[in-house]
Parts: sequence; C-alpha cells; structure tokens
Amino acid sequence: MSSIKDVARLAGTSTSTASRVIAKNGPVKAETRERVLKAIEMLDYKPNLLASGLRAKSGRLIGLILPESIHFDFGFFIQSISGICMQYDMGLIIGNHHNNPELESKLFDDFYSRNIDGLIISPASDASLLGKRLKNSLGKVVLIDREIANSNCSSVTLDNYKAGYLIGQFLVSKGHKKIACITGPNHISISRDRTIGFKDALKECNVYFDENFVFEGNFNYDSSAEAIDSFVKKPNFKDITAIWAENDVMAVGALKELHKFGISVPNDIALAGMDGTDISLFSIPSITTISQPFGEMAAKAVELLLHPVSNEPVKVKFEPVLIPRESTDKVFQSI
Amino acid sequence: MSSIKDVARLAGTSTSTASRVIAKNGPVKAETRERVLKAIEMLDYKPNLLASGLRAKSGRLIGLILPESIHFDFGFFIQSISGICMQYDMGLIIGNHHNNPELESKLFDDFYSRNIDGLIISPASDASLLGKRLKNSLGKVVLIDREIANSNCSSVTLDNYKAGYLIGQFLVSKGHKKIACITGPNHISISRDRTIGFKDALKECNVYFDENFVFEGNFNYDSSAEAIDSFVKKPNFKDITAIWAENDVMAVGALKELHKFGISVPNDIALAGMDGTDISLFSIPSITTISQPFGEMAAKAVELLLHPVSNEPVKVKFEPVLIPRESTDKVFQSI
DNA sequence: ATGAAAGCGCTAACAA
DNA sequence: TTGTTAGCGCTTTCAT
Repeated sequence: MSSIKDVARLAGTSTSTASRVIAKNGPVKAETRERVLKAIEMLDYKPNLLASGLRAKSGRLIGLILPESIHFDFGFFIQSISGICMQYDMGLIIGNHHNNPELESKLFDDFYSRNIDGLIISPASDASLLGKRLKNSLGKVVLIDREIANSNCSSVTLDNYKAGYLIGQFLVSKGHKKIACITGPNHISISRDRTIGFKDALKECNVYFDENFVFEGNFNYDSSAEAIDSFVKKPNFKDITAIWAENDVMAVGALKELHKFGISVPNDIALAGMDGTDISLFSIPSITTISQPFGEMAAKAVELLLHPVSNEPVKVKFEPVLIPRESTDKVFQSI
Repeated sequence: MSSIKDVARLAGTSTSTASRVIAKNGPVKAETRERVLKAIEMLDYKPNLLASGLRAKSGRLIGLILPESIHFDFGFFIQSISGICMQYDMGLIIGNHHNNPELESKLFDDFYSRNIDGLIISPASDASLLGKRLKNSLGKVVLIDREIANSNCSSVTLDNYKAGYLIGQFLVSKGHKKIACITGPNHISISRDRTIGFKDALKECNVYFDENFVFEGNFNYDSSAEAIDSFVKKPNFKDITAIWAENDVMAVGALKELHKFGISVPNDIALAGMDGTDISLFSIPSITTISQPFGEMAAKAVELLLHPVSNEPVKVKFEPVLIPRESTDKVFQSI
C-alpha cells in the first residue's frame, strides 16, 4: 500500500501539495496537479481512511445497530441505509444486539471508538442501557423502528398505535365480535403500542376483548404456531372469527398451523398480519396487512443524521396503511 | 472524548504505562495499574480505534460485500458473520453491489482504505472487475456463495451442480417426464451450475429436457410469476407435470401464480424450490427444497479469514441436502 | 503556488 | 517497572 508520501516523492512535490490535489481544496498549478495525478495513477494510491479519519475526527462511517439482520424489515433497513451511505461516500458498520442490552452497549462503544459520524439504532428494549451514552452523543443518534422512553434523540418510527387501531376497526367492520391476537414481545414498545391501539379500537366499537385469546409471540414463525395450538385447545375457541398477528411472519405461521387443524382462512376464520412484506402478498390466501414504508423510514433516518434541521430532536412518525386482502374477505354476520 | 493522554495525566503516569495497562501486555506494578484503571473509569475512557488501527495497520474490521441484504440467505450471512465478528472483537462493515461490478470495486477500495483485516465477498457476476485487486490482497479475501472463475482466493460455496442433480433425480424418481425450470440469472455461476446439474440428472435418466420450458428468472417473486405466465401460454404446457424453481422465493411465487390459474400443487403439478428457507416450510403446501447450511458457510468463511491453515487458497464446498415435502407428494404414473 | 512542521491518538522500541 | 520518543498516514496552519 503506497502512502501520500510515495505519491509526493514520485511527483516531486511535498505531501501537502499532493494532499491539496487529492482533497481538491487549496491552490495547485495545473501542471503540478497533473504530475500528482499521474503519480496517484501509477501507484494505484488509495488514501488511508484511518489516518484521515483520525485527523478529521470523522471516520466517514455510519453505525447501524439492529436487533437482528434476518427479518425482512431489518434486511430492508440495511439495504436502504447502505445504499444511501454509499451515495454520501460513507461506510456502514453494523451489529446485532439480539435484544440483549449488554451487547447493545458493547456495540455502541465499539462504534464510537471508530469515530462514527452518526448512529442509527433500533434499541434492545425498554431495558436498554443506552441512557447516559445517548445524552453524551448529542445529535448523532437516530432511533429507528423502536423508541426509547423519554430519550431526547431524534427518531423515525411507525405510528404503531394507529396501526393496531386501524386493523381493529377494520376487523370489526367485517362483522367480527371475537378476535384473537398474537402480539410481539411485551418488552418492546412497538408491540405494546400495537396491542393498545387494537384494544382501543375494539372498545370504541363495543366489541369485547377476551384476554384469554392474547398470546405473546416473538415475531417468528414458531411462536405463532404455538399461539394457534394454545387457542385451539380453549373451550370457547369456536366463537373466535378472526385473528390478528402483529407481524406478517407470525400471520403466515398462524395460517399454516390453522391449516393443519383443517381450519380454513378466510372461510372459517379471518386472519390479518402487519408489515406489508412480500410473504403476506404471496401467501395463499393473500393476507390482509398494514404496510410500513421501510425504505422511506430508512432514508429519513439517514437524512436526520446527515442533515439535521435543528439541534432539537425530531420525532418522525410514519402513517400505517391498511391493505385489505383475501384473508379477511368473508363478512361475518352477527348471530 | 478523553484520550490516553488524559488517562495518563490523571493517573500520574506516562502514556506508555497507561497503554500497557490497557493492552494488558508489558509489566506494570499492581498499584500503578489500579491508578490507571481508576482514571479510565473516571474519564469513561474508550480507546480510539482509528488511532490504534493506523498504528497496527489493522482496523479490527471485517468487510462483507453482498449483492443485496434483503433476501433471507444474505440476511442470514450478515447475522452469522456479525455474531462471529463480535466474538473476535471485530467490527463488520458491509455494502451491497446489486450485481454491479462498478459498485463492487468502489466498495472494495473503500474497505481496503479502512485497513480491514479481511474481506468476505459474494461477487457481482462473472464480469466482476475484482481480478487484479484480488491478486494484490493475498489471503485476506474469502468468496462466499459465489465463485469467481480462476480466482486464487479461498471460497465457501454450495455444490450447486449437485443440488441441481439431486432435485432432477428426485423429480424423475417421482415419475415426472416433462419438467419445467425457472432458473436464476445466467450471469451468475451458481444459477448455471444448478441448471447444468439438473439437466445432467435428467439426461442420465433418459428424460428429455425441453428448452422451451426454461425461464431465466432473477431469484425474486415477480420473475417466477412471469415464468408461469409464459409457460401456461405454451401449447404443450399440459404435458408438464413438475416445475423446479432455483430458489424458494421463486417457488413460492410460482405456487401463487399457479394457484391463480387454478392449477393445484401437488395434484396437478409438482413444485420444488431451493435454499431450505422458512418460507418453503411454511408455505401451503410445504415446498420440497434443497437446504443450504447458511450458518455453517458463514462460520467457515470467517474461520478461513481469521485462521488460515495455509497460504494456499482453500476451496470449501458444502453438500446440498434434499428435503422432500408436500409439494411433490403425488407420484405421477407414466402414461 | 508550494513546503516545512505539527499533531490527531496510539503503540513499541529503546533507554533508564 | 517506568518514561522518552518516534512514527503510523493524513491534513492544515504558517511561512516562504
């Protein structure tokens, strides 16, 4: 690896002149510039980002901390953010905390040791240990997808309460009076918000919400299969005419498990998911869902980081959109 | 941000002593160590990785370049590799090239400018411009998932030829004589290998392979819907009794499109995918597939990078495993 | 328009 | 056991 010194030597200039050519700032005679450029070419010189980052106190690096990387939504975040970072000539360093606050803190510290220019994070849970760390890193953190209670960071989230509310209202409008719910983990605020919105919608419509038919899932396939198993065993399961799973993955898992029991969607029971991911569209039947604008959310997060409009934290909430599909096509008549 | 100087000053030692305490190498009197540790604690000191990286010519960083981040398999790679990196106290910097060789080269150069300790890459295509770059970076690159023709890098791949062969053999064993195929992009060697293996299996079993029923997809849902549309239009579609899609996503897309045409799987037509991802398991019917050990592949790639056994490139090929499921359950009798 | 020199924060060879 | 010092590669004053 050749350094700027090598370039300068070959071009017969000082390192400062070479640096000026590379950074395209200070004045350089056209002829000198040519010599430097040729030297760069010949040596296949690439500036060392650690050195320039050390000087500039900027690693030209964005950190991204997510719970996992496998799920579609997180993959979408990674891909969108990575693309935008590239446009800005920024690197993207990532880590998964698996909802473990210790790992989360470790990643946070490691990233800051690298002079990151900003951090986008979907925090571990309400037990996140990031509190004091976030205070110190003013304006360089944007929360995505999940919020931290009374953090003073900017954040980009979906209005999860409204999402739950919308789906609740929708199912009631289809005539459902007994609705089961497979929630996300209770320690994550987005799950709680979705559930509260959902309950509020039912309450407003005077539909009784049976706590016996709430199952706390973990956003994965398996947990929704468990949920269905537990529901089916209950004596008054026959009254249930609709199920809402708080993400599409669990909805697909529920569909499969219902199928095993010979229960047909939407004829015997209606089913809805959430996220608006492809699996809900390509499922048979297609599954009613609430779409989240993952790409826009990612873009907004980067924008808030790189072009902050003020010193005050900005809280951006995106609007959920209901997408009715085949899985809720049948209208249930009240008996 | 406090530096090691601040620590040394507060502890009343020199920076080298402080450094020795931090690095846990050189000898330090117990009492001095205590003072330094307390200073570190008080200042909440975190070493600057750009500075140490610059010195050590090692960014404690692994680079990961993938075509995309959204697909399940790539998400799996990211998650596995990220976990292992964390164990080694390494950062993980990632980028997507979207099968564009220019982006790929740009990422490559950027990563190397960061003194990465190793690169794991699933290259863009046969047109990858990485040739000379790879020569220069001896032993620090491992290809994953995709191979580059006569590169002398280590690589971790699936035996894609065998995967195609296995599925071909299996479908023939189920009595199929006319089989359609939805391939991956032809510019990617894994697609070609799968297709060749598949054809070879049919040939060995004396089953005629009709080139009219090959559709070049792109590994996404939509392309398989197009494939089905084009197949259905052909006059002799009625003879087709099985379809192989070269990944699970396309298989699910094909299932959906067949369903639209009122064609039932497996009763009217058998269907198989590839990758062994959850969507093929949770699909209704579950889809016969070939599993890839994504986690093991990722682990192997990091291992080859961090603990190379020799200077020679090592080529690791994992064995595909056939997973028969409902989508191929019906045995077709030759007429 | 150009160069000399200092310094970002860290480590390691050498001296004491 | 501890400290001094040089230098990783870069940028940026400050002279010239």
